[in-house]
Amino acid sequence: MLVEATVYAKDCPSRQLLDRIGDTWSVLIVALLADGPLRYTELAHRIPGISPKMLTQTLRALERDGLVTRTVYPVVPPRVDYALTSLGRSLLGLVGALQQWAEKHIADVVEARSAYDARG
Amino acid sequence: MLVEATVYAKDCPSRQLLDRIGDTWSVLIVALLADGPLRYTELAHRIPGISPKMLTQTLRALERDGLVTRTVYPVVPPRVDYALTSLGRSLLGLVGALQQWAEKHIADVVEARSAYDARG
DNA sequence: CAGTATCCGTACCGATACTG
DNA sequence: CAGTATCGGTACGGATACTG
Repeated sequence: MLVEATVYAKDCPSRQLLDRIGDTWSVLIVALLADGPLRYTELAHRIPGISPKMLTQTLRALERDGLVTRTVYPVVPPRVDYALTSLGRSLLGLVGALQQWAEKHIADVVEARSAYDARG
Repeated sequence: MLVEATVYAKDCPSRQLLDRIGDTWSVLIVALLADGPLRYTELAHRIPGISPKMLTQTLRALERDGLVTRTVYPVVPPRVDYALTSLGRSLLGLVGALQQWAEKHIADVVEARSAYDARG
């Protein structure tokens, strides 16, 4: 299969997409921005436990990938809005599919785990 | 302090699903098993660069989550088959959706990246 | 407010050698 | 064949202090 020549290579874009999707914070942020732009601290408050370092890092990565825009308003105090691009919005379907699968099957997974752990 | 009953809690099942999906090897293995069961070394050969450690570790995790079955045949030399469960097969739709998004939009992402890097 | 800078532990991961 | 065991690097992520 030719697929092997692509997905399995570390430098393949599709591989990097998987890494991005797999990144916890990225998916959460995209989901949070679904309803409209949010400011830095608004995001921080909605993602308990994220450090400023990771928030900035993730936002920069999303911006670099063209999924999110960063808009700086030259006011005091500073105001920076983050919003999904159309490319970013195109990811919402995928995120929704993920959520739906989770809602539908998570119970089975949890059950499978305890069964597995019970056996040792 | 309120405990978040959502995706944002580390111990939330949906969060762990994301971790699993995000895991490179997991998704690849599920995709490879789509066409039928494979043996340990068959998987190893189709995933260039994976170490026995990671292959075993990932397979065990998939088995624990009820996504994959591990069947040992008491023969010499040993034969072990890995196959998707129905729960595992239910993930194939998601994997397909991921592939489709990638095929459709990866070019945009790559372009966004070089534009971003060009600006600094 | 919206970040940067720094330090530091750890958990992951690859490589390798060995076994039933 | 199908793994297990062990070691070691490293990169990731958390906590914290500081800044324009």
